Amino acid sequence: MSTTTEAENKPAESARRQKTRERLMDAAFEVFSEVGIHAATVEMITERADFTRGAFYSNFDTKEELFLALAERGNNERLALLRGSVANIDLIMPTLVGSTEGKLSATELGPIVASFLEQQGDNRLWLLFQSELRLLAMRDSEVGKLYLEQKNAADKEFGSIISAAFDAVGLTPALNSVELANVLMNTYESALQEAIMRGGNSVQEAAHQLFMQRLLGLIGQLAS
Amino acid sequence: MSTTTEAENKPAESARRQKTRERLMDAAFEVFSEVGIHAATVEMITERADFTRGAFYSNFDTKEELFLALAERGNNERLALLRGSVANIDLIMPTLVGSTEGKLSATELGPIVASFLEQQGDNRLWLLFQSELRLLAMRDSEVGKLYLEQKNAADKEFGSIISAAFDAVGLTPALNSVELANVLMNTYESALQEAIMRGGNSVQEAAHQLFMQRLLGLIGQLAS
DNA sequence: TGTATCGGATACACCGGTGTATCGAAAGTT
DNA sequence: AACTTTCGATACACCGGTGTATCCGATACA
Repeated sequence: MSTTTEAENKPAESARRQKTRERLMDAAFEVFSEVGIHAATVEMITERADFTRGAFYSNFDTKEELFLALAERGNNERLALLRGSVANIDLIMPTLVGSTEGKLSATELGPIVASFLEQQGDNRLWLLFQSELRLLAMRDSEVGKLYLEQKNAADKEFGSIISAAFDAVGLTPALNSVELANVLMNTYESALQEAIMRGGNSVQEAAHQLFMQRLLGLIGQLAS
Repeated sequence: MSTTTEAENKPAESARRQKTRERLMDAAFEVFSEVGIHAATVEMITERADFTRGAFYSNFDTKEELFLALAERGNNERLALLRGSVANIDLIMPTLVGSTEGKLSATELGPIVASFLEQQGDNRLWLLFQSELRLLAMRDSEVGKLYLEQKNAADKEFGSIISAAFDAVGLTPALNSVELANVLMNTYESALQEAIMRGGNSVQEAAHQLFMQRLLGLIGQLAS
C-alpha cells in the first residue's frame, strides 16, 4: 500500500517503461528548448524519441505534465552538479589557483566563477528551456511558487560556492552570498543570451568571452 | 511614386485605418503579454479590440508581423521616455536630491536609479512581453539581430543617464556605462520577475522593495 | 513452450484556429 | 445626393494537432 512497499516489491516500474519515459523526456527537453512549449507538439517529441504518439499518452497525461517533470529533473541535475563541485572545491581551487602563492588578485577569480557557471552540458538549450520555464512561472502562480523554491535552493548552493571561492582567493564579498549569486547568474545569463543571438558556431565560447569581460569589471567592485 | 509623395498626397493611411491598427496593437500587446505569442490567437486579439478577424487580416499579414511591429513600437516609446528624462535630468536630480548639500551617500542614489527603471506604464505586462521577445530573438537570428540593436541603443541611453546620476551624487562608477546599465537592468528585471511570481496585489511595489534592497547592496560596491 | 499481461502502434473522430473569398455599410469624392 | 472606394464583417473550406479506443507484438512468468 505504502509507496515504499510498492517500490520494493515490483521494480517500481518495469525497466522498459522507465527507459521509454527517459527517452521521451530527453527528446522533449530538446524540442521544448528549440521551439517552446506551445509550438512543441506531442508528435515532434515522440518522433524525436523514435516513438509514436501512443507511447506518449501511455506515459503522460499532458504536455504540461511532461514539461514540469522535466523542469524538476533539470533542477535536480543542476543541483547535483553544484553539490558535486562543492565537494571537490578544495580539489578544484588549488588546481586553478595553484601556481601563485599567497593572496590572489581578482583576475584569478574570474575563471573560477566561470567554471561553475559553465558546467552544464549544453548551456544553449538549457537557457532556452529555463527562459521558457520562467515565463510559465510568471503566468501561472502554481508554477511560480515551484520555480521560486527551486531558484532559491540553487542560489543558496551557488552562493556558498562563490563565497568560498572569494574566500580562498583572499577577497571578501560585500553582498550576502545569495544576492551575490544572483548578480553573477544574471550577468552570465545575459552574456549567454547575447552570444546566442549573435549566432556563429561556438556559442559557448562567445558567451565565455562576454561573460569574463563583464565579470572582471564586476569582481573588482564586488569585493575588497 | 516615392513614399514621401504618397505620404503627402493621401493622408498616408486613412485616419480610420490608422486608428484600428492602433487599437489592434494595443489589444495585441496585452494578449501577447498575458498568454504568449503562440497561445495567442488572432481572434483573442481582435475580440479584445472589439473587431472581428476580418479587421486583422485587412491590416496585417501574420501574427508575427504584428508582434514585431509591437516590439518596435514598444522600444521607441521606451527610448522616448528615457530621452525625455535625460532632458529633464537636471530638473529631476535636484528635486530628488535637493535637501542635502554637497556629497551624497550611496543611499540617496537608489531612488534615483529606481525612478528611471520604473517609469514605464505597466511594468508587469512589459516584462512579460519583453521576455517573449527575447525568447523569440534567441531562436530566430533575424529577430535576434534586431533585438540586439534595440537593446544596445537602450543600454547606451540608460547608461548615460545613470552615469550622470552617479556623477551628480559624487560617485564615480568603475564599470563603463553600458555594462553598468546592464547590471542594473538585470537586477531590476530579476526583482520584477520575483515579484510577479510571488503574486499579491501590488506587484509594482513588491518589485520596488526587492529592487531597492538589492540595489543598495550593489551601489556601495559599484562605485567609490 | 504456452499463456497472460503490459506497452506501444494504429486508426479515427473531433475541435480549434487559419486564411480566403465575398458582401455590405460607412466614409470620401464630385 | 449619387457614385465610388475603402474597410471591416461574415461564411466557408481546410488543416494540424489532440485524445481515445482498439489492436498487436514483445516480454515475463508458469
